[in-house]
Amino acid sequence: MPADLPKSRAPSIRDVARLAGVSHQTVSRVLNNHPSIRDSTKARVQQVMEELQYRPNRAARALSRGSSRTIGVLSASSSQYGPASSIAAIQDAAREAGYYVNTANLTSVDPETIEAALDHLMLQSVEGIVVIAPQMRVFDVLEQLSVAVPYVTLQSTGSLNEHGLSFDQIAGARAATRHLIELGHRNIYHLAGPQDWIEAEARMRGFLDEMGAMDVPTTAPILGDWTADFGYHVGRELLRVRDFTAIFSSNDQMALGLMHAIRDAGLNIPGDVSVVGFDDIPEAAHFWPPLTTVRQDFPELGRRCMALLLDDLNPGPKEQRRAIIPELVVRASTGPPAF
Amino acid sequence: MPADLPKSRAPSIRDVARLAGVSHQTVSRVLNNHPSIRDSTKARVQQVMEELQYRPNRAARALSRGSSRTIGVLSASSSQYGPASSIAAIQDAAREAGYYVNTANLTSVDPETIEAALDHLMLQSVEGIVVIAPQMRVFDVLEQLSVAVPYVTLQSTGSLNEHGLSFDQIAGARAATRHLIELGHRNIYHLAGPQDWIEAEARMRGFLDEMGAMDVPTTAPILGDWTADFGYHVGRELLRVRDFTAIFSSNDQMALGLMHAIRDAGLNIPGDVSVVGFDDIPEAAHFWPPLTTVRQDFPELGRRCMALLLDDLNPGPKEQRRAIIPELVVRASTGPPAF
DNA sequence: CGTTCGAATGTGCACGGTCACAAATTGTGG
DNA sequence: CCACAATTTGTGACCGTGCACATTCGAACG
Repeated sequence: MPADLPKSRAPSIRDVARLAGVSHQTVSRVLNNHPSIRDSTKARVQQVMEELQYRPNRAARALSRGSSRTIGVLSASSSQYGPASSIAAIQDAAREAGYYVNTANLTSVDPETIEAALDHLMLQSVEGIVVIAPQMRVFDVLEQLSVAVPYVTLQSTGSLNEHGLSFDQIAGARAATRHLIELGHRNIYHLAGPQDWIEAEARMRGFLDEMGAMDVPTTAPILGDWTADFGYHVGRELLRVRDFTAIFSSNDQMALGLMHAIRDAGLNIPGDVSVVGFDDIPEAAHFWPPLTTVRQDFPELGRRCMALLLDDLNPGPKEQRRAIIPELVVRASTGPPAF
Repeated sequence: MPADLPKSRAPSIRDVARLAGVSHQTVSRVLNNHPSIRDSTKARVQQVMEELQYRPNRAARALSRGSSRTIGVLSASSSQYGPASSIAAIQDAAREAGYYVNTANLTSVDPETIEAALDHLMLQSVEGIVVIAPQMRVFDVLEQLSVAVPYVTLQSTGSLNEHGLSFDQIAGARAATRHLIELGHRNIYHLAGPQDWIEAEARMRGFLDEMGAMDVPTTAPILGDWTADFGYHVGRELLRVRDFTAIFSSNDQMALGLMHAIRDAGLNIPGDVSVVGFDDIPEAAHFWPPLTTVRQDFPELGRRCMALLLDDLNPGPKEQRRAIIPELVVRASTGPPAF
């Protein structure tokens, strides 16, 4: 006998009801764990569901109760280690909370692209949005469009504002800078990230603050684009003058490029130039030399971000938010300056 | 006067219809670009939609036409550069085709986890699945559960099978191996990826095939876990004997770890040991020394994968699929062996 | 001017759940 | 044994959209 010939349609709540000899509403109650259901009835219904391989239809559910249980992720440069790790963590956390995740990538940051991506998300009736493209411009657009759903972002300047999650970027940057100063460096460059990235700005601020606090004269930060290639080219340029003994790079990739350029110029690290990165990507420990850097716990960041959004979605007692303290990981790429 | 006080409900197709003085069906036709609509009517409806800021309800749509226009992505290690790049490309391609993307991460590869992730996707009534966790076991589970939707995977062994997209991993691995042999190496190790990864298996096969074809005696490949840390530890072990002059690593991260270990042992690259990687991640050009490796075009891979799935979803003339030819990028980490 | 036919539009229902409310069943105390 | 409340179950409407079919409109043609 044919075990179960493929029905034309997937079984619905009413099919289950019929076979279990109850009303469709009773089945619905079983689905939603309604308290007042006799155990025997519940068991019977569940058995039929099992037999029929019944799966509730998400669209129908979303339609009738008016909520999609979907959140959107708006992300840029999602192929980089940091964002990618956070996104993965967000997805896991969302799934655990019974939410679905939909992602839209930003290929560029002009308002039209941002708006298109946002539209794409809104069309799915997402209930909340996580922004992992922490560019100022994205927020401007979000404000302007007066997005109807709550949104949060990963990175922040260190202050706990309304939408932001606090990983204290400024403190991390200050720790890295202080490390260099305490080693005795006085001529330190900072290779920052792209101008309108919130994180880049925060790290730059941390650098400048610490330099100021320790009374070390600063030079203007150089604006980069996060890539190792850029770090390499900047390094080559800087080394033509060579009026510094240390560089603090805003991420590990650019630091790698810098080190490449420094070696190419026949100089030693850290003997001639010390380099500090930011992020502590898994490869950083194996660079040559192993890179001193500031560790960010990206997965944890993602989880917290998700928790924050869920707080917004399910009103209730707000969880106490605390800033994550970044940790400086000292390896072999930094040392005292050759005087 | 209040511009638009927040209605209790979002405007529906009937609200638009009423204001435009047409039936709801006409509005629906405008939405779906039905051919027989008078231009004037269409314009009027569109204007009302604009005024009302009308957004079609996705859930209702999915319910009524029985299709969700959503595809699922099942991925492992999605924070790594390769998978992450491909996912991003998939999302872009999907969005362009009017599809939504939902991602589920695999934190481990036991059948329960895989099944749970798959369940999560099926619950969303995805219409197709892209698998970026090309582990054999995942496919076993997919087969067993007799998944009701089409699915494709990124990597493959080089043969164009039903579900697979062909990036010719074997040819890539053979090219890398040949390069080493042609330089004069005869004692070559292969550091492979985890056992049940299809790509790892394909690259290993390419290595073994080429070694066989060129009549070079081979040693058993070492199974790694893709991480730089692992490469480092394997390197330390291998160097205690040092019965080789070259290593072909199955990805760039492990190659980085290997190089770290080799330098730690006081040896030169490529003077004492040559190293080849696989993937050509953006950082590979800045490793020390810059890494010879096999380039994979991950975004292109993602796009093709999506195209393949769309072919399945929208029956029509199948596009001709051609294998992508991998390219060997020779840098400074390989050279002739010191005899 | 009536007939015919295609284009443009309208009508009603189905999709698969949930919600509000009604009804049936069970238990309990006087 | 009945009145009454609490528990359990059933009924029908509704969410917003698309589909099948009916209807109207307008132009062309004999």
